[in-house]
Amino acid sequence: MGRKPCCSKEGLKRGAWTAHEDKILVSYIETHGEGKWRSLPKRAGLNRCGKSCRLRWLNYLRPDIKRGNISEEEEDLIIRLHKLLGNRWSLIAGRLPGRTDNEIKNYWNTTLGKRVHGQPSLDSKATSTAKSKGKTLMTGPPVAPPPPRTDTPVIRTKAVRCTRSFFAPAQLMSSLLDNLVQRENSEKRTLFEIPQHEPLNDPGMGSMDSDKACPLDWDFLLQDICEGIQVGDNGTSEEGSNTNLEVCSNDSLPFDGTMLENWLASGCYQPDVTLDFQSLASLLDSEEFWF
DNA sequence: AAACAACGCAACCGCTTCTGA
DNA sequence: GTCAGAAGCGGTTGCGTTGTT
Repeated sequence: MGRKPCCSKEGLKRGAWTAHEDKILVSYIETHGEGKWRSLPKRAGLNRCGKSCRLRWLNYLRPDIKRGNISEEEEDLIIRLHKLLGNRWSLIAGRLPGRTDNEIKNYWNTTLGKRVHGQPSLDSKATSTAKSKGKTLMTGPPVAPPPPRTDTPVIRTKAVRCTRSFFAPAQLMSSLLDNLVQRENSEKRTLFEIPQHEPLNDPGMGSMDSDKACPLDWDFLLQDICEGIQVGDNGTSEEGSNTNLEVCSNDSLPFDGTMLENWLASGCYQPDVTLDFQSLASLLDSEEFWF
């Protein structure tokens, strides 16, 4: 029993991949397909561990990888998705065709994270690098500690499963998005996708394959919202008919559903028509919605 | 020109989740 | 229901490159 030793303990090669190794891996996967990463190195004749092969393929060798600068539209989308999903890099990457989770994670840690928080990030790299190299990053005068975070809550789909909870609006939205992600996984299809009309095309970098970009299944989301918040005549919310959520009374619930109604009435959402993603993002961004 | 610091990114590590027996 | 192996994921590390003094 126990974990199988990783490559470092099996005398396998580590570090940067050579062009020759890349060629072997690509050629093997083109012939035999992806998967069975554990046994792939042996079958392909590579002196690498399966994890390493998988990572190299997914992050670098895959033919559909889009390399090059990240466009402003992509940046904007990453920021929005990060706001909604947190450090769920694979989920975020799933919404950016051709981009890998590793690339987005690196981009966030080196560029976007700093910009979004308006300061050099105290991210893992900065601290760990300083730690590992025994250097200090404080080359200038001491910097004031960062202000308390006022970000919107972040979705944690790995949250502990619960059967009955009291939800504030933010938590409700988190739960709904969790639900979406779970449905994605269970139904093996994409529910949460960039609408086709979203201007993601970037001249010179190829364009998004519109055939692959199916619209977000907003019907599910809106249905969940409406099922989750059924405000009764007595002023209290009733438990959703199809959920295990219990919504707090309006006394402690500033969100009474009228915002959603207004938003729906604005024409942004029309059943059977692709939804205005920006509009929903704005709704979710608004402080009113969360607080 | 040299030394050092900062940055960017590929790769690794270890934990969690999934899947099938 | 349980277990082990495989796969996936996010955090972290290491090193080459670029910028600054």
